[in-house]
Amino acid sequence: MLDIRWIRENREKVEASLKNRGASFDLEGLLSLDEERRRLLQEVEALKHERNVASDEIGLLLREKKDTTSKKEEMKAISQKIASLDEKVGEISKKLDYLVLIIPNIPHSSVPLGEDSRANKEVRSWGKPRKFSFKPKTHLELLEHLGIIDFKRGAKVTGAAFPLYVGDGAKLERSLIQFMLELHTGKHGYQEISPPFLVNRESMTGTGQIPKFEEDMYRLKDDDYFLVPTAEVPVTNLHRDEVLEEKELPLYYTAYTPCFRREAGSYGKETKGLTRVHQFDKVELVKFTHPDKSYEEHEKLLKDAEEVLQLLEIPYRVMLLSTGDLGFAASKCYDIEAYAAGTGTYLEVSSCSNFEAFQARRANIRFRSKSTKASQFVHTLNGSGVALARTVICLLEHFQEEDGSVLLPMALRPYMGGQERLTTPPR
RNA sequence: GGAGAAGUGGCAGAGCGGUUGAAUGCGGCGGUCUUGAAAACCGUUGUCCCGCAAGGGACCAGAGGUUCGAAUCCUCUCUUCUCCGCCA
Repeated sequence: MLDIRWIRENREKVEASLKNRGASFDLEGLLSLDEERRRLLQEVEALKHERNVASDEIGLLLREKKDTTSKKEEMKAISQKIASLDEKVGEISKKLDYLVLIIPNIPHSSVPLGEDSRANKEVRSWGKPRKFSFKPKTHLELLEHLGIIDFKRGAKVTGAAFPLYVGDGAKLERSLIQFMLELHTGKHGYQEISPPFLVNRESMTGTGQIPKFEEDMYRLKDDDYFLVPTAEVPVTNLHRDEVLEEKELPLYYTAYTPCFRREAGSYGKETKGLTRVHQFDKVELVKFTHPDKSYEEHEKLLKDAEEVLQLLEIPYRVMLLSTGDLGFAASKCYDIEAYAAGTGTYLEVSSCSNFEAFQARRANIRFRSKSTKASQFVHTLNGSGVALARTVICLLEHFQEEDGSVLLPMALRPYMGGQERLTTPPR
């Protein structure tokens, strides 16, 4: 969320941001509501002052055992007026609060201008797409051959696009999670968190998933809880409504959670296989930083995520998202796209974003500055480190052999109990 | 799930209709003393909103209500603790 005062004073910047993002928003309506709210606030606060003064007087009169009925009558009328004005202010504030929550963040100056993903910029790439001496299979063919994911039974147990991992598939999933967590906690200095997989409305609002994207989230019917769409939500909200010490910053957290996404509106698109599923595993990286350091930390976070793919020896490219493709809450975002050799396409396996104070303001996450002694908002960042389902696709397709077996990258073997290869299980 | 108790400033803990934004202690910050430190002593110390300012408003878990006036009374919700039940 943006600061309403800042919006008031930087109208052109907000307009430019909305235009560059291709977002529609009634800025005019917001500003006039803001003006009306302030006008009413002044009116009602003057009345409240009058009431406070009169109440003190009544207290004094009572102590002197004097009559207070006329004064009380007078104040009764004022109290009624206050109540009706308060109600008006409340209504306007509610509208205003909603509007402020659905304005997207301002893109950073280094973000390329553009309408959509076509304007994204490739920052760098790592590894070379493998040259095959045979026709590589797609992950669907490999999964079928290896028998490590049972989509049919997943659909029976729950519904379409809920993958059910079997045998080596389940083991591979577990090993990847373990491998990533070990890398980030050991080498990169993140603290591991194992958070709840259900979060409340305040948390979802804090990181920006709602109110704007509520229909994309799974919600429980009887309790106002949501299934986490990403570990970003519980981990960022760890410090909601807290004032951190400046010397604690930056804070680094990593967490594994399954991620639940309704993917409403994307039916028919990539619905087969693991590319777009309702539940997938992900190891997430989250940082809380000093505002002066967030862009530096952003680059480091990206490198931490990249290292996962490097150790897994999967070729990838890093894309800097354009204003039109940038997520709602982000100021700047890099996507890591891993190469899927079977189809010759790139799949997004990580999104590394700097939200600046956008989430911190919503979630009220501040730190006390030693020098100024005042509290100010931290900057929050996060990135996938990395998302599993699509990484599994790229891993299988990249390391496949002609006979349909899959060689495992060296880095993963210790986590697979020394296993070197995925093969068709014996019957 | 049932019964009971409680939620007050960074922490501990008073207050239970009217100079209480909130006693007191600890902590924090500044100072005196000291070669330095500790101790002792003195002072100071919440957040948010409106306003150019002067100033004003709000906040005692959260949301409503009663009242001229609510941290204090009433209702609901949430959280914590104790006991019982159930259960990985």
